[in-house]
Amino acid sequence: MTGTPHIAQRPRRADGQRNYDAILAAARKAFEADGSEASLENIAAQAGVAIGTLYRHFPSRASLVEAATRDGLADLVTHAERLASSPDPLRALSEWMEQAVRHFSTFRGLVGILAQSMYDEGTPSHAMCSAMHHGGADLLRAAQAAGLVRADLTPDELFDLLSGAAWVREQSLPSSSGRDGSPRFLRLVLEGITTRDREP
Amino acid sequence: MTGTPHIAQRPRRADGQRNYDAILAAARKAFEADGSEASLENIAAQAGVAIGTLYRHFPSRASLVEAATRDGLADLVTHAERLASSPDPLRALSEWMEQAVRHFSTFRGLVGILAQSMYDEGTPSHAMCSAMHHGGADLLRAAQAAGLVRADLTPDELFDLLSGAAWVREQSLPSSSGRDGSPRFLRLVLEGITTRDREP
DNA sequence: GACACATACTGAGGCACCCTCAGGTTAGAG
DNA sequence: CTCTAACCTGAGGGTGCCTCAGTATGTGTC
Repeated sequence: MTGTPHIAQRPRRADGQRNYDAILAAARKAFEADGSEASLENIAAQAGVAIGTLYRHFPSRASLVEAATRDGLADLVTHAERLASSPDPLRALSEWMEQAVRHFSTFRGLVGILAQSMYDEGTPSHAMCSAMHHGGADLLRAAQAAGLVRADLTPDELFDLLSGAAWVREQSLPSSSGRDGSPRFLRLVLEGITTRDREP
Repeated sequence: MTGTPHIAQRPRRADGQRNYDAILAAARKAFEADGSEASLENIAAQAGVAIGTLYRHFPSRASLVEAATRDGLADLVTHAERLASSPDPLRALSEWMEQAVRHFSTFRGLVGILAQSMYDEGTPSHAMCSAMHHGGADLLRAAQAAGLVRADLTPDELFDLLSGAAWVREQSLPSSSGRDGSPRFLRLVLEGITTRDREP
């Protein structure tokens, strides 16, 4: 019950803080451009810092990804909480899933990392993913309780569908010209999981 | 109409042939174990061949993947042709998609390569992917003509759904212990795209 | 302002992998 | 047996990962 220890705790010295922020900014840009496999040495250089400094703040690639996406995931969690009491649970679920898909596909390779973090404790992103899982599950349950979504759908399955949609979207990044089947994908999925026979 | 030129044409000399086969066998094993990013130098060593020899036969990683998966894709194409005249088009489509998902997720990273090859000509796997696209599209059209699948679903969308399912399955490879949400994913998708109101 | 030291930074270096290419080897046709 | 096109080899230059011994500096304290 001690909870997860602080991961990549904010540094204390001012120069450390500056570098931490610079690295994070460079990482976000690099991930967006080159995906989660972007060169760490390049990120360090872009941040005006030696490679050792990067490793000091972020001991692994996964921890850097975690830091770069933490805020977005947190937003997702709070958004889920806000939507939990919505009068239209199906709309709430749809809206939330859209946002989730968008965030999951911020850059190429993210979905894969998050999907693994979802169930693998000991991963930097696990805590956030777990919180998000709960948020999504609540929205699902609400929609099911209202009889709007098929009752046999489990939260894990919901996240599989969500991840699939995000992966498809990821495929068309960062090319702005490519097909992006994701919105359609999600709509198909959503229409697919709503109950068929409101009136028997 | 000249068609695509032979990619990674079979070598002519007996020793070349032997090596070609040995490399392919080693590659299949390595991809299965380590995914599409498996070390090529390792594959060469496993095949008892110098790295240069591997590159002689397979100028790029993509061409090696193509060769390693060509037969499975070809099976998929012929299977689609055989199912095209089925009296139960929905069952035919389901069966084919199941096989496709299974093949697409033979090893980690394959779906990504195939999904790109689908629309990017100049990729080693493009020819096969294109043929497969046609086969799947035919099955879809048949099911739609029978009124069994929603009429507004395009072949591209079908392949997005299929790829999503394969990706989810890929995530649980090669660990035999992991969750494999794929069968359920595909069933949800299939139930989702069938027409809702057979009887108005 | 000077001191002490925890905190932070540096970058060379060992390792793995990618891919190329100049030079050596050999299968197999004639 | 000869000859040559086909084939094979593996060193080498490049990129990236990650570590760690040595060095620098921010900051609390007096």
